[in-house]
Amino acid sequence: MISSATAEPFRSLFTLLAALRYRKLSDVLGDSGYPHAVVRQRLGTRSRTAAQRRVLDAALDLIADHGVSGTSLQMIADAMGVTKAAVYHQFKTKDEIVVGVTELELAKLEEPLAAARAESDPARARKVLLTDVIDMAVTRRRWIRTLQNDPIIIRLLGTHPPFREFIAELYGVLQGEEDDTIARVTAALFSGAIAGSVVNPLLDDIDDETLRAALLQMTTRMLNLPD
Amino acid sequence: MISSATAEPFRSLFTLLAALRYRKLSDVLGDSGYPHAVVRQRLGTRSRTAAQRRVLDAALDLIADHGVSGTSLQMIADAMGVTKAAVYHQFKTKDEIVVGVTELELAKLEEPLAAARAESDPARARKVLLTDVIDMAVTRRRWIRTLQNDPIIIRLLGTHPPFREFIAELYGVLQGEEDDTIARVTAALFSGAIAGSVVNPLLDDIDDETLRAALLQMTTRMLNLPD
DNA sequence: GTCTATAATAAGATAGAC
DNA sequence: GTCTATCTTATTATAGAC
Repeated sequence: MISSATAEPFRSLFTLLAALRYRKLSDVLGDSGYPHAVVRQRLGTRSRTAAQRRVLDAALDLIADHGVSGTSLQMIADAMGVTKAAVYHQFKTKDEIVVGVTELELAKLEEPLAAARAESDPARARKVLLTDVIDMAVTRRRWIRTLQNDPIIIRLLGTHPPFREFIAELYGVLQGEEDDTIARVTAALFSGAIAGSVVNPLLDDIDDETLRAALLQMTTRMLNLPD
Repeated sequence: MISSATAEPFRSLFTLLAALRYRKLSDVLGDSGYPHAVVRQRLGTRSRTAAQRRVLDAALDLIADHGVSGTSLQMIADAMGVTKAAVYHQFKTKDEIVVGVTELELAKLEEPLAAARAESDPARARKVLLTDVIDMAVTRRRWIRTLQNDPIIIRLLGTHPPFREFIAELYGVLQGEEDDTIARVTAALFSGAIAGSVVNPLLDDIDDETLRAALLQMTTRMLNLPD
């Protein structure tokens, strides 16, 4: 079972985005100038049966509401209309289910990441990826809070190598060369503003398109990217 | 036991700050021009025995790391070096412990709230309170994530009347008169930026004073308050 | 205020039939 | 792929002695 007893310093997707240092990847820099893991397996490529997908869908929904610790296998089975044993036939442990749903979410950024790395201009690449990160934060906003703040998932993002590597790569593209305090505070405010605002019920009645545009405009200015 | 099965639309301290509308309190406006509950009991005034305080201290520490659902009575007892039965002698249920620790944290803003309401100029009152809210977010940063995002606490903040009333009053002072979309997006970005950045490990080595000053400067501008 | 002991229930997980 | 049945452990919670 997943335990958060020995908590990691890294605590979430967006905070990892801000915490992982570009220079830590300098030994795996490609000739494009962007960091990349040499053999990293793309997230979300493993094949899932229909039954497995049903489990992950139900789990995703419940975990978004109750958190990982607050979601039991019984709750997942009930939501699916089957027994616990049927769920265990698809995934050997609860851990695997948690890894599965997290992978499902992170995988949504694999294509945007690849597209950004195809850009020749680094500033343009950051802008492209930033747009997609915001887009995901907005469209998947119900999940962002859990992905960012659930103690079990925080730990998973810091310990599960495929997740660590993916986030490091993502960050490598998003992060510029600046390394001073102002840049760090700006990055922190930026990630906090995105993650915090998309889960804010005050903005529930604002349509996705408007919110996306407002966030992009503000964060673009914060990161000094071209419009 | 606390269940988050029927989740509330309100989801956290800062999002409640942004979500509760000033006009909903118009019927309880005092002559000072600030909203207030007529008979609201101040949080944190109930007396606690030394043993109760030890329980709450241990619970606070564990819940900050593992969340409410991830923290058992056994863990609390172990941290205190006593048995579960000793813990149950101080609090009849786990719920009461969760309410207790949440109250302990919110109570830290009771005095700042009273001080702000003593100001004659509303803009000045907002500035004073904002300063204290940021100060709490910075100094209690380890707790902010749980207070903001734990599913059980989110539910508690929306359902427990003393918490609802306190937050409504707090928000009444912080919120200006503006009611347009821009103001709402700004408020959401503001609360997200504060809450998100103080828990960002990228800023772990920045001392409290510097972080406090940077946050105050930025959020003051966002809210169009006087320096 | 703390203990041992115990209850009732739910958790994660497995075996084997259909 | 799903079921019933079961196991083990952990959970919230209580009773009663010291």
